[in-house]
Amino acid sequence: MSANSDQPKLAGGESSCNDCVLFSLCFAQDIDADARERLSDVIQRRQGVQRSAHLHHGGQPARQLTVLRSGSIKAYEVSREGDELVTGFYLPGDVVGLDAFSMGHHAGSAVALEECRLCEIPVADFQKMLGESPRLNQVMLRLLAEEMAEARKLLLVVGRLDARTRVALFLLSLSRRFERRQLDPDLFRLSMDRRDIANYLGLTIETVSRTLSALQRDDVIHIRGKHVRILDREALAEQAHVEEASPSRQAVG
Amino acid sequence: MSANSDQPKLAGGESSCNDCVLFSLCFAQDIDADARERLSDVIQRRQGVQRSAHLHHGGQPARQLTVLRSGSIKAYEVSREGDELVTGFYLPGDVVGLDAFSMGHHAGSAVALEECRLCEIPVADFQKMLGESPRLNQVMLRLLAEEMAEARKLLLVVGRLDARTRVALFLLSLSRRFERRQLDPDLFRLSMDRRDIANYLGLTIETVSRTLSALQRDDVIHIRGKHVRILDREALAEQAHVEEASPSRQAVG
DNA sequence: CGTCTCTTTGAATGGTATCAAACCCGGTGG
DNA sequence: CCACCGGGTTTGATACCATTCAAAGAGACG
Repeated sequence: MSANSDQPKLAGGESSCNDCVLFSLCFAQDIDADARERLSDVIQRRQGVQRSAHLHHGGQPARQLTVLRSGSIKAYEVSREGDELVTGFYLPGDVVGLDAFSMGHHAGSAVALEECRLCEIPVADFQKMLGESPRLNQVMLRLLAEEMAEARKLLLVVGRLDARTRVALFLLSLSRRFERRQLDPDLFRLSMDRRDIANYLGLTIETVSRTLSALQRDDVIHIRGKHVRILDREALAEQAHVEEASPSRQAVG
Repeated sequence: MSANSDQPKLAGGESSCNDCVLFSLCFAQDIDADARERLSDVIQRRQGVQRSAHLHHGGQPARQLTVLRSGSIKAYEVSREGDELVTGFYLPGDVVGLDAFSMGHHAGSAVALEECRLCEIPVADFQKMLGESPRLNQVMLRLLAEEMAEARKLLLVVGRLDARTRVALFLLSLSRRFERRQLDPDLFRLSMDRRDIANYLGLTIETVSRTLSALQRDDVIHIRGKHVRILDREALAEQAHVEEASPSRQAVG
């Protein structure tokens, strides 16, 4: 029932990152072959991480860098007043815990939204590799810069745009991320509940629900509980004030 | 009148970063002595950068990393709709242009809010140093992580908090940053106009003005144009929902 | 099949945006 | 010195969107 946290290395059938089905999504594709070899040696795979299990808590010292293999994860911080503040959602291939690896301790918390499989790289090993591979440093800088750009984008979304635009952007963003992962961009399941969506977008549960209903009423989407179908992608993009046209493959959708 | 962009190296009386009055604020204090020596060799100082002169525009390839020596700078992006989105303000000692140095081109623009003096480090030199000094990499990762934390914090401020809280946080944040720079934390000048403040906080000019007036009416601050005096720091902190107590010297105020 | 949680829907309240006008200040020219 | 601008700022009245409070409906699970 509970996750077995002491799996043998690279359990699960693969012998190295090179064979991983997520290779094309993982940052491992961007580093040197020998660094990847070393990575394969130190990576710990964990599966059966259950829903609502925490990967780490805010303030904790960083123990490992985590790559999500399957499932989804919610990142959040806790304000002084004690309420939760959702900062992002991770999908397979995403690196979880970047907030910590340069400071030594995590800024926020990360919790599984459903059963997950992970790749974990102990910080000690990772720091060692960082000291030896400028290439790996570059990749990390890029990942951080991307995460920052993401945070900036969210900043512009939350607090400046109306509810309908925020929700439309949220759905589109998710859709694009699923697409990059070879999943159906028009039919997917929301692993987070309305409360998390509302929190993430800086809205209330009721407003999110109302907005989703409105989008459904206007035949832009079909939504039933956690299941979403995008009926009119163009209309959705219009709501989000973005053009849905050229399939440019920019960094980090 | 216009800036002389071809200053001799280290003009201005100092022979190296070690002698710089800003040393204690600059990231140069955190790198090895010899890396700092190299830095001193490649740094270009520029002074007389006039108000509303741009350091860089969004989309431009990064030419240099800039450290602000005096004056203040506004960072902003331009949305698809063409309107400006203020993402931050830089004060002396801050590094400007971090958004670019790992991607190669700037995500946003940076413009002087008043006459500025700068230290510029050509990217080519900087990249070379990055490839040679893991320590420097660490420092850069830390700076990026800090900037990300800052962006995250702003995210929580904008769009979740009411106008009064946002403005109070803005004033307190500025105050703390002035304090770190040995300036009076209770009496300072806003180099940005109301429009920039409003944009940064995700509010309208009118709301910012009204809120400042209200804070003045309640004897929390005194404000006259761009000149601010904090009368009741505790009350201001209360408005901002933060405790103003232990002078902990955490990273990046 | 009842209970609990999540979600949806409704009505009223409230905070901020919007529209509009007055004000203040620095600069210019008579 | 003072009248006259023009931009930025302040203040006022109204409208609107999201929140809040409240309750009903839908799903998951024992």
